[in-house]
Amino acid sequence: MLNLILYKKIMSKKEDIQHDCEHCHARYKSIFCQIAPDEVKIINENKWCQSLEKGQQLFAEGAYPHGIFCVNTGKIKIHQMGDEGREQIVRFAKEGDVVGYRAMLAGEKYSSSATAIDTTSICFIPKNVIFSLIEKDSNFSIQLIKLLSSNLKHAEESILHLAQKPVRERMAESLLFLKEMYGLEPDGVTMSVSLSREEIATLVGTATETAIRLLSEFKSKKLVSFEGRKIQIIDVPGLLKVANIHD
Amino acid sequence: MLNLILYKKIMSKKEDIQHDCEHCHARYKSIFCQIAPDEVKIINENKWCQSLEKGQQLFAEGAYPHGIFCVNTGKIKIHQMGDEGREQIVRFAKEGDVVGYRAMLAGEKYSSSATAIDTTSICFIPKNVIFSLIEKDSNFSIQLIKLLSSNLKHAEESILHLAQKPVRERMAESLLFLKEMYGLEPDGVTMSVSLSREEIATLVGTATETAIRLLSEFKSKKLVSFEGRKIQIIDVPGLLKVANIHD
DNA sequence: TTCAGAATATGACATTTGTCATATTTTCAA
DNA sequence: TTGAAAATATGACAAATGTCATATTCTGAA
Repeated sequence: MLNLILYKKIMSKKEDIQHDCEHCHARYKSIFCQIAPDEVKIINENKWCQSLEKGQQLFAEGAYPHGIFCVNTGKIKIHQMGDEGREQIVRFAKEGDVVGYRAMLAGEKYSSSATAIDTTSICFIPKNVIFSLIEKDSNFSIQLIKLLSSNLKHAEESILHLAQKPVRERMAESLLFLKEMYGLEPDGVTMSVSLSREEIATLVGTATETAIRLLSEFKSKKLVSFEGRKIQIIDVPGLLKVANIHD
Repeated sequence: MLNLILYKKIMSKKEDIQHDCEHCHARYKSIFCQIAPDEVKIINENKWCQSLEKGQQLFAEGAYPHGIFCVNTGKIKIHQMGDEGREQIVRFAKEGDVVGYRAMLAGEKYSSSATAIDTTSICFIPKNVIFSLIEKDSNFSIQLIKLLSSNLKHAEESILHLAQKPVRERMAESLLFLKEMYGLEPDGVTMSVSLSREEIATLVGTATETAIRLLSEFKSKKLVSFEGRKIQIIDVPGLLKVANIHD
């Protein structure tokens, strides 16, 4: 009896709704968009959904993956730990994106951690379900390959920019990237993501103070405006110019 | 008759030997190591082999891929062009590695160029052969997925290091990386790759002068020695220490 | 509410790294 | 061989960026 009460308490606290994959809005945007109805059913029966508060970690560098996570709603950052305990953001994920798949597919430990940067709802799909899907559905394999290819392209672009662009350019670029990635609020100017200055710094690849200074500079140049962590994108052409992006 | 002479002349000039995939030493180390004999036969009948001199380009950023290249022997650098016309090396390939697959699989233009950094022999495998292989052999898909995963892991590690490690550490790390990647000559100390100082600089992500200075510093500290482009790795533990690599 | 700790902001300064100038050496073709 | 161009090397300096110190503001728990 006590256990039942405890169980109910945990359940009500977690409030984890089990979504239905068949009509899932996130699925249509995901690598699972083209799979057969009976495969959807298998996923639906084996998946597990979970809610994350802002700041909660989904998985940590060094742990072993047992499946992949599909983002239903919310925002996730993929980050790695540097030598001096400094975090580096290497990727972001949003609705329909899949996270934690790289390590799982390669049969390795996680090489990065994933943390919610907003209230997030994700679904966990076990390893064996994914591998049997790869075996049965070559189209799904192609989806996975395209996803990895896209991630690799972006990563190599980041390498180029980190190696060659000055911090100011990278900051402008990162702001434009975040705008593209997570979009704007209904007002049409405020960015939907809310990051600390430190997080912005680890995305750009610079010191927190430098990030703060550059944001202040952009504000005084009327490229952006902000109140705390709510950043408004005021002048896109101006930011493109600072970022040294032409075509 | 004239055409035949011309044809022979071109052929003799190119000296491109058509290797036999079945017994190819490079195949065993490649993503094609596990495919069925009849699939090997199909590849063998459709592939095309080509030799490249050091400095010759295999494909260029912006072009459309029609297949993938498998390195038989030799060394290839994958590089991108930065804003100021500065090259950035993002990856290397050697015997058994596959290049030009990212763009082809994603159905995009090449986002980087590939250039031989040594006398190289490669085989070209047409797009349709690869896609039909993905369709038929899920194990091949997994090989491709693992290859992409491995590349992505390395790229994200590069992002971390470019963003957080000072140039000196990255230089030491790059030298150790090149040693691992291409190995040493029979003398057990001289690196098998031969790169210009400028190429080393674009790998490390720094100015050519800075790369030269750091190499001189490493030489005076007896970490390496060199005569022109032939670099000897003298003190691996010392380089690991400079690179700030512990475990 | 209030207070402590965190996050943001800013100045002063040190350090790293890049740039420019200029030798010196090497390479390669005439 | 010889000379021009490219690659390597090195010094002097400038610019970019990071670090440390210190306010100031914000935030959340008692």
